[in-house]
Amino acid sequence: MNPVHAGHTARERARAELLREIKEEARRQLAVTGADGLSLRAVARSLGMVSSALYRYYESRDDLLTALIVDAYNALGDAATAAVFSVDGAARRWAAVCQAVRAWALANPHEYALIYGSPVPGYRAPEATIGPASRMPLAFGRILRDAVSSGELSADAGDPLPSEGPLASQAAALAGALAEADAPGVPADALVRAVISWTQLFGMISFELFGQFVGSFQPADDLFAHAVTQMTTFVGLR
Amino acid sequence: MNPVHAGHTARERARAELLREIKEEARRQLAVTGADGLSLRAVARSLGMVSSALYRYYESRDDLLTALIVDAYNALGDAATAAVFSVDGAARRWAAVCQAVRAWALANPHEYALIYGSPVPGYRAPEATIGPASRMPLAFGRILRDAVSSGELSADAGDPLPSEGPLASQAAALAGALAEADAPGVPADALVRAVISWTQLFGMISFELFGQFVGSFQPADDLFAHAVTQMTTFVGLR
DNA sequence: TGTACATCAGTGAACGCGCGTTCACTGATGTAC
DNA sequence: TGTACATCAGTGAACGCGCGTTCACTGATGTAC
Repeated sequence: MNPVHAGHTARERARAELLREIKEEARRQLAVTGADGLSLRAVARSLGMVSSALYRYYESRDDLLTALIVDAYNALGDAATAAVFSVDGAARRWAAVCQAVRAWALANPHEYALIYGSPVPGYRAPEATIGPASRMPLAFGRILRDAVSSGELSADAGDPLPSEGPLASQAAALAGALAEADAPGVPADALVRAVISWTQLFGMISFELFGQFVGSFQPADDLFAHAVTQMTTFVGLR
Repeated sequence: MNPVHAGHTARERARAELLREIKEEARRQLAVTGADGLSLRAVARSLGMVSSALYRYYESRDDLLTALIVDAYNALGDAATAAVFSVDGAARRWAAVCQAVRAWALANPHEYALIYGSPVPGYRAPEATIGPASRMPLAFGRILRDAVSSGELSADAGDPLPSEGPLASQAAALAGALAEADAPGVPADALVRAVISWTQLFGMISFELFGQFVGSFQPADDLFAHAVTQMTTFVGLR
């Protein structure tokens, strides 16, 4: 119908549509079966196709899984990136990204489990997942970088970082990776505090989603909000 | 042979032995297949038995899984509890328990994934797991409680906790549960900081084990040690 | 515009596999007299 | 101490299931002349 559409022929349009529908149905099944219960046959059945037909779209089950993983990383990356620019001020941006990450995880618990839960046995993530996987951490990195230039990062928070040793070099390497273009470097100790706070975020979300808070802090909205405040202070953001 | 042994008859001894061997073999298989790839048939095969024979020992696959989960919680609980008494001083005890938890997780990654990874789809943990699951958190709770009586907990660390609202009541309920016997209560804000730090611990261990640090902070020994120091300060322990 | 050929989507049958669980059974171990 | 019976461990066959993947095929869609 529309010649401006990405696929020009009916075939190309149908193909793009089905690639989407297959992933959609597969995502729906993730919720029921978990990542390694995902079955091509079941997906095909739900779409009213025969299982062998799926091989026109994905080379194998692992291929489909990879597509789902990439989509999940990208969706989370989108949410995190959007949150960075949703408010002003380093501390508020940091909090906004934390809230966005949690909101995405609560809305998509099975995709969250797919990328941050226990690894699927026998599945080896291909190179193609690395880029999408790094988008969410980069959103945090961007906040830090900007906070350095704007003076919104205090240098004296927390216990001092040893100035030598493996941790110092690991942190330096990461800081270098962050300093794409001519952005100023983030001090190693702030970077390490940020990483600690970043792991805190995911520990909390995992505990909430995987049921470790049942009977104590569930629902965890307030605990989460409080933790985010504490962690923003801990990182040294203003 | 030995009449003092728990099982008196040859049958009882053989039975106890096999219960152990089945779990042992099942644990070995967890490492390869993951929790929901665990197969009774494969376990039986490795033990040179026929699959139906396992039903003399475990009522079902889920039963065996439950036994493994209970064992894992208990092993972690043992490690954490032992660490509490391995050193003196609240701060050093806290750090010791953190290190013990991580050491156990690194030594038993698949059992860690079993209890702190994504939930096994279709498996509902029975009541029997609750007790063992709470032993590790209780080890941390004990340190807090003792730190209150000995004055090793500062009251003024971190951002203040809202004195009313859901978080305050959740924390109060948890404090009440901790105050078994006539132990003094732990202040709500310290308790919440402890919970935040506890989630940090598991976020970090999960990232390390599940491969999120690959290419940056792996090996994570130094990052971990530093984080523990920071978190001990954050909780307010001396 | 119409026809001949190439491309591709989807079918249906088949291969070979592994799984959890049930059941009637054999034979060894334990118990009571 | 010896015998009769009960208990239990382990066997082997079977049920019914679902899976990923391959392959030769039909028929529809697209392309070149």
